[in-house]
Amino acid sequence: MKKVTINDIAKKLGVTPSTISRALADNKRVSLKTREMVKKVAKEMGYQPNLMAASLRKGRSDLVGMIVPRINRHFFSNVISGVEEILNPAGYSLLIMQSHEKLRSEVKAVNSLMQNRVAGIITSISSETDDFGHFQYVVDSKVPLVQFDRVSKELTGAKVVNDNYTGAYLATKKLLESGYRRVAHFGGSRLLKAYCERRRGYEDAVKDYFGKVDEGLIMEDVITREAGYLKVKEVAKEGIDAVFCAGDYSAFGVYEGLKELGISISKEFGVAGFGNEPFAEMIYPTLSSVEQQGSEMGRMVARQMIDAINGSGHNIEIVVPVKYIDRDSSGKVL
Amino acid sequence: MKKVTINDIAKKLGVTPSTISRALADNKRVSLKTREMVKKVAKEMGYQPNLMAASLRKGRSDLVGMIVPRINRHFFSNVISGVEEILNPAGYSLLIMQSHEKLRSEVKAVNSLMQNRVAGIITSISSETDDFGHFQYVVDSKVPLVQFDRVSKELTGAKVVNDNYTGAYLATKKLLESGYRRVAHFGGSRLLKAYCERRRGYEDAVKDYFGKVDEGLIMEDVITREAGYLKVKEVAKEGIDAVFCAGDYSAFGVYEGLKELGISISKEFGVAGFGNEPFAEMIYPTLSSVEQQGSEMGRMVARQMIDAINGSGHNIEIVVPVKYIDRDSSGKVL
DNA sequence: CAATAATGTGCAATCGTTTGTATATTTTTT
DNA sequence: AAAAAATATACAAACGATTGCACATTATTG
Repeated sequence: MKKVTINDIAKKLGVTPSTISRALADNKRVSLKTREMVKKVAKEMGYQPNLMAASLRKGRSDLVGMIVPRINRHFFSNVISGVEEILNPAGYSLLIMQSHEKLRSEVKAVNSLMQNRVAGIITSISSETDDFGHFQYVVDSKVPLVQFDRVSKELTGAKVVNDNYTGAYLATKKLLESGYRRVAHFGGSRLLKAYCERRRGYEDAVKDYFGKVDEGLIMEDVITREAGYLKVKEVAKEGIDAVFCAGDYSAFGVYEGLKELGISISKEFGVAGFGNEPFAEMIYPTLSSVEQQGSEMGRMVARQMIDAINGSGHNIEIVVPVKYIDRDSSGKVL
Repeated sequence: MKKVTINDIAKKLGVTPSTISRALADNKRVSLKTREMVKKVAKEMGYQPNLMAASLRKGRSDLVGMIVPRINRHFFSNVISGVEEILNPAGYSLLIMQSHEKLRSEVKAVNSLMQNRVAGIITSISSETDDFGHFQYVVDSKVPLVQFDRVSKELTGAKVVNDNYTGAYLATKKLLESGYRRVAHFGGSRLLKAYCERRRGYEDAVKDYFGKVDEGLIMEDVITREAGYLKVKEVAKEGIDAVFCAGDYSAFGVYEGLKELGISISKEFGVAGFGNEPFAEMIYPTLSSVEQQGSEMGRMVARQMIDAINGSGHNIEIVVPVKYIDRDSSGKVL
C-alpha cells in the first residue's frame, strides 16, 4: 500500500501537481469545479498530505514544542490539556518534553525542538535554570517563545502567570478574619517568582490587618509534605495558631504534624494551602486552598502562541485569575 | 540570523554536502580527520540539522505519536512520563494528543499523526471507540502501533496491560482474610477489559475463599465518586460489610456514604480501591489500593515501540505487575 | 611495476510539497 | 473586432537533507 502523493492525483486527473496543491489549499486561483474534483479524487485515493514535505518547503512546521518540568504533575498536565484543546483545532500538534527540573535536559529539549523546526515553544522553566542562553537562542532565531507559571523577565515574549499574589492574599485574609491571631507562612524558594508573590500576598494581608508583619512568622523552603510536617511540629508550640502554606503538600504535612500533636485543625489551628490538589477536598477536615485553573491557563498560553506565530505576538505578562476555595480548615466555626 | 545548512558548511570547507552529511552521521566512508573537522566547524557555525528535511528524505520521522483519553489523569500522565523517559534518549520525540474519550477526536488524532509521518503510534483507546478502522489503517500502513491499558485484540501489534486480575485478587483476598464476610464489588464498564479483569480477580478471590460467588454482590458501572456514594448508601444496610472498588474515586464515594451513615470504615466496613491515587494515603482512614505503576508501564511501552520501529516488533501482550498496597481501610485491626 | 583492492570524496537524483512567474484561454471593455 | 483584463493552469525551482553510484587517489598484492 504505497503512500499516494499529489503527483499521483495530478497524473490521474491529467493536471499538474501545482494545481492539486492549490486546489487542496482552496486557492481561488483554481476554479471551483477543479477544486471540488481534486478533493473528491484525493479522498477516494486515500490521500494523506505529507506535512514534513510541506513544512520543509514552507520553512516552518505545524508543531509547537512544549517543555515542562514534569508532565505528571497535576498543574502541568492540566495546562498541557488546555494548550492542546486550543492548539489542535487550530491545526497545530504538540511536541512535549520534560526537563525534570534539570538545566541539561532543558537545553537538550530546546535543541531537539529547534531541530524539529517547531513553530513555537511553550515552557515553564526548570527550577534549576539560572542561565537562559538556550531560550535566548530560541528568541534570537525568531521562534515564538511563550512562558507560563515559571517565567523569566530576561526573555522577551508573552508570559502567562497565575495571580499568586491575590490568591495568597485572600487565603491569608480569610484565616485572619476567622480569628486566628498568629498566622505563619510556610513558603517556597525565594528564587521562584511564584513563591515570592505568594509571600507578598501573605505579607500584605497581614499588614492590612495588623499594620505590620512579623518576619519571624515566615519560614522559607517549606514546600514538601515532609517539610511541612517537621516545621509545624517545631513551631506549633510557639503560639502560632494558623499557617498559610505556599503549597497543598506542605499543608498536608502540617495536618499530619498537628494530628500528632493533638491539635485540632480548624478549631484550634487554621490551615490554608495553594494549588487545590484533588486531595484538598478529600482530606479531613477539607483544606482551604487556591485553585490555579491550569486548563484555563493553558488555553491562554495557546492563544498567545497562535498570535505570536501569526506575527501579532505581544511582549506582555498576562495574569490569570486564581480562585480561593474556602473550606473547613480555615474557619473556626467547625 | 539565517539558518545554517550542510551546504553552508560544505562551502566553507570546500567539500560537498554529501561529505558533510556522511561526516555528521559518522559514516566510516569519510576519513576520521574530515569527520572531526566537519563536526568542529558545524558546531562553530551553530549548525542545527533540519530534521524535517532528513525525515522527508528518509521516509520516516523521529516523531512518535501518542493518543490518550486525557492527559491530565494521574495514570496517563505517569505513562506519558515513562514513555518520554525512554523515547527521548533514543532520539525520538513525543507528539501527544487526547481523545477526550471521543471516537471522533481519536480519528482526527490518528489522521494528524499519520500526516506528520510519525514513526509509530502509542495509544490507550477511548472508551467510546467501537470501530477500529482508524487504527487498522495505521496497522495497514505498516506504522507500528503499540497499545496500552485499553487495548483491542482486533488490532495486531504489541499490547501492554496491567495485571488487573492479580491486583483485584489480592485486594479482595485481604478483605476476606481480615474477616469481612459479605464483600461486594463496585465495578466499571463491562466493555473495558481492564474492568472485566478486575471483576474476575474479585470473583476468583471470593471463590477461593467461599467456594462460590454471590452475583448479587456485584454492581456494575459504579466508577465515579458520586456513584460510589449513592450505591453504598443503597446497599450498606443489606448486610454487606466490605467492598472492593474498581477505582479509587468510587472508593472515596463509599467513604463519604459510610460516614454519612455513621458506619465506621475498617472497624465495621472494609474498603479497597484500585489505582492508588495520591489521595489514597491522605484520606482517613488510609485507603488500601492497587498501584498501577504508570511510569514503569510507559517505559515498557516505549521499549516495545522502539523494537517495533526497528522491525523487531512482537505481536504480544505484556502484563505489567501491579502492587497491592495494604492500608487501614481493609483491616479490622483499626 | 602492473594489477587489484581499499579508501575517500563528488555527482546528481530524490523525498513531497509550495509558490513565483509564465502561458494559454476566456471574458470584458472600448 | 482589437485591446485589455481576468481567469485557470503549467513550468520549474526551491526547501535541506540522504544515498547509490561513479571516480580519483592511495595502499596492497603478486
